[in-house]
Amino acid sequence: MNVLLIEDDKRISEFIIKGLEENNFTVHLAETGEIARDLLQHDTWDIILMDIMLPGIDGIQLTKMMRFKKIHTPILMLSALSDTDDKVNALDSGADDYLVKPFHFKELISRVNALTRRTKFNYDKVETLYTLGSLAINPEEHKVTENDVLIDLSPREYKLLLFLLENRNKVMSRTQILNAVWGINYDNNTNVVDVYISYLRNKIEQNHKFIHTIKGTGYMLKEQS
Amino acid sequence: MNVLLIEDDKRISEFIIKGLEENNFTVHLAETGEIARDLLQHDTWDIILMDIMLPGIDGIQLTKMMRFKKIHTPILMLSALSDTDDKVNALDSGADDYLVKPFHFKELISRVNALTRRTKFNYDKVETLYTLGSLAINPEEHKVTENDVLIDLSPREYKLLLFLLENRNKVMSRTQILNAVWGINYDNNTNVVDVYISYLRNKIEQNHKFIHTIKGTGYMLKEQS
DNA sequence: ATTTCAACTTTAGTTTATTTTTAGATCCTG
DNA sequence: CAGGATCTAAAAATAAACTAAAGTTGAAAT
Repeated sequence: MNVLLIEDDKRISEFIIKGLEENNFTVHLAETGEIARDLLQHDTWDIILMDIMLPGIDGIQLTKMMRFKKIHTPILMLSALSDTDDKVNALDSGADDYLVKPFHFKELISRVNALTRRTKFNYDKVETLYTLGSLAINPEEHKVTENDVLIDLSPREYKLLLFLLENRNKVMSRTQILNAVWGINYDNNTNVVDVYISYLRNKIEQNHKFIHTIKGTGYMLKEQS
Repeated sequence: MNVLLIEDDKRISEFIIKGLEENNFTVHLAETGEIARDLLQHDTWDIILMDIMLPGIDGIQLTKMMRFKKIHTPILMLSALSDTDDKVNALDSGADDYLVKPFHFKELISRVNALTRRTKFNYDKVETLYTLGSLAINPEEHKVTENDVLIDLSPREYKLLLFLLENRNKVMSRTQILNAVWGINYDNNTNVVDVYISYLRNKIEQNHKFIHTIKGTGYMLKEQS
């Protein structure tokens, strides 16, 4: 976790840096708003701790500038000002939280954790894009492309392709496919699966063979070998 | 903006609901942790305001349960407990912020805005102009134009367009739209969404197609490709 | 208190798209 | 090359989406 600390008071910054580093954060210090502004242009941070009162560009101005530039890094404002209006002002300018000095160190750590929790989560969250060779599915956009060419699939075709892609390189029986894509209680005397495999092939296999028939067993989606 | 308020004290909940509704939030009240837990299973919210001390399941337990279930909705904890340890405890259990009662209403609004800023649109304070091709929304002026021609939308039409614009390039299900634009407890056997999509299309799609139907799934606002 | 009107919701008929079935053609494999 | 397995075009059945119009609601004006 990269922390940018913007603080002009040496005693306070040393106290915070020491404590954060003990908690496995990497801390960079900017002693003026101007230095911070330059650091923000070039680097990205997981969280910014900022004194509200700085010589030159102050915390509020810096926050407004960042939000204007669509930099959405969480900002935790530190200040000796405990007035409701100052808090409101800081939060409205775009800060995410506000902590009044003096504070207990463990409260700082907790608030930093609270603010980065969602960021951390986003770090872990894998971009849910399924690919198989030149074939790609983006579930969020409900978009299927083959060689970057958009392929229009019906709901059932889409669901079937997704299922096969999730089980790539594994033979899936017609019954398994039926259960997963059509639902458990589906009549077993049907050849819909065959029909839909055929539909899919027509739509996605313009350039490569993706769906392989395993005679007597089922189907398998497989990469080129 | 959908707010879930979990609070057993009638006087406090009435005060909060009144104030939030004046600020264009849709508020739902759960008077016990049990009721809240059930609401959380089935519906999604933009933010949760929660009293820490509740009969039965308390706020901390509820928060832990939610985070365990990978529900990442921002939680603002309200409490009469002003001890650092209580704050730390709440924040560490997964809450995003902590507000000590009694509080000034404008501080509550600011903190709610701060917490929802990153995830969702801010209905009150947005200074930006949102555009999608020739379509432009200025939320501050509540004004929509297409090719610089002013388009007159009803409140519901506007809210729907705003929601789709916030979630551009993502398929939104009818239920998601219903929850976000009409409110959580809305009857599910309705086709209002369809009807309003139709209204919107008539008004905004004079020159381009913006709203795409994803059959069997929902709708998506998408830029020209 | 009553009227008016715009916004909202429901209803239901129409259109459009998807799904399923059918059945003949084709493909393997023993 | 016989015969089950698979493929697929086309017809039939079903479902989803669209939208005009009727019904309802609630706030503002009279």
